[in-house]
Amino acid sequence: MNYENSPLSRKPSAGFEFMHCADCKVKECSVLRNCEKECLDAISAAKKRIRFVAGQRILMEGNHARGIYFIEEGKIKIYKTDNKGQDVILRFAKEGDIIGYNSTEDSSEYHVSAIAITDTVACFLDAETFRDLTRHYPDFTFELLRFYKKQLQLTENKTLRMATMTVPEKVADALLIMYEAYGSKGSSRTLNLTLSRQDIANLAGTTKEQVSKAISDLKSQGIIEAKGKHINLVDLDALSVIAQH
Amino acid sequence: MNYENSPLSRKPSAGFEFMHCADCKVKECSVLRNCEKECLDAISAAKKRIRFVAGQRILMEGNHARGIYFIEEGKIKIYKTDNKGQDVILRFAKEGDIIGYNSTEDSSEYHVSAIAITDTVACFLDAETFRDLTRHYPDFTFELLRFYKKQLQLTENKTLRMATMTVPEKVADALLIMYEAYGSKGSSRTLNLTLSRQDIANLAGTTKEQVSKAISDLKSQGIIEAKGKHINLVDLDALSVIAQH
DNA sequence: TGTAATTCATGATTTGTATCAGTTTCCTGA
DNA sequence: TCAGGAAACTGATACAAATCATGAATTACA
Repeated sequence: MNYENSPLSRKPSAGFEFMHCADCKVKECSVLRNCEKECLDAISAAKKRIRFVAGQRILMEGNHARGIYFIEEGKIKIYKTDNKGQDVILRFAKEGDIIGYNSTEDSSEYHVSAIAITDTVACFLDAETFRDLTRHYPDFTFELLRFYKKQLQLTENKTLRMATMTVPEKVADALLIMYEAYGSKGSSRTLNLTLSRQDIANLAGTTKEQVSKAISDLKSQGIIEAKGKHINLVDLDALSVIAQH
Repeated sequence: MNYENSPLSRKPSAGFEFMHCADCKVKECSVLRNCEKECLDAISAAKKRIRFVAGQRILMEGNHARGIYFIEEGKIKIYKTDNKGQDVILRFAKEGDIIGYNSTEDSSEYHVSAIAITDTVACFLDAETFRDLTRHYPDFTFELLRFYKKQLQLTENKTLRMATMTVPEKVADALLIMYEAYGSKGSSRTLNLTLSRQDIANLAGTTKEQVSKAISDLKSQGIIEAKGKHINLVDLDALSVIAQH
């Protein structure tokens, strides 16, 4: 998977048809679910529907924040990079989520990076329109507030975990995060999300070697099954016990 | 300093007079700064002004979230506790800040704990009133949105630092956080905030021994001066260089 | 002011984790 | 089907950090 495709290659696909937000299949699981009709109209009029291929960059930390994206379909990793170039995955996004929302006013820069893990469809809304909407449509703003609140809680939990967990605990936790974010294939509990060991390491806040080691250990305990990137969480409870130390 | 005073000892001081939010000295540096007059009236009518003594608990993680506090005066530490009982300080609050704001709707529990470091004056607003206000006063809600956004950014940064920094870097960072939160005494750069080594360790995400060691090292390099809890940041730039690795 | 109780500093030890190197496995494309 | 390259695994080593133990310093309190 090539994560370094040029953003310039991003463009609306030919014949990619318009859809009104009111008819969008993910409206009900998004911040738009209680949105005023006028507000939906305004978004529908201003948005641009865009495709991203797997591995393509959607947001770049530090770049000018042109606006936000409503995700219609796809799996996306949201991460930050430290001064030494090390990445930490903060969270994942999927259909119904919004990304780039944290950079539309006080600062004109994105504070996180985002890369499509799978092919993705998203609707882009420019920052100015977004800001205007949050000033004029209380129901929309209120839903946004709830969304932020949720993100803040999750991020606070992540801070705590990064600060206090051991590496094996963090890896177990990372697997559970992958499970919670995108689920598993049917009853087998084989994760729908396949990441490289390096990506899992960035999610857990450790190194790829330690991830290999931790996964081997979990395998030998019979808690998970793993062949390459395909991981089956056999014993969810045991995994939770480890992750909650 | 006794951090375990019973919450039961909390009560409004006798003769602690009412003040309308419009006249509050910290209104302009709070989320109320652009608030509609009606909204201010509603808050003024519903709020209760309360004193906390140094060391007294204000919020307890997991407890029923009765409402939020507007801080009028004082220094407060906001932290979370993991399953092993280890605390991590997430941030500090002071005049103009709000605390307990993250738990007023989807969940009825506080997700963080808060303890007054110094004597504190705060205004309590019950969760129901708070929620109603965010539904009916767009300017208030919009300011709240900005506040959440800011907190989320800061917390994301903290996650990154916890995941990637070495212990000496985290301690240097912790000292800078203490400086940014509450400043220093005049030109001497002696921190206004005095914390135990254990508290600094909880802020940095390490142990009190490592904090002692890191502080000794910084002292011998001439970057800081420290006698007990009084720490003077002699060379801020050098400290920043370490903290930004 | 003196004594007890904390807190702090410091060195020794042990544990945990990152780094490095070598090998194997897996995956992809010819 | 095979070859080449990338990713994953594994063990060795070195480094970093937590833990433990002790004495010094500071603070609280009588």
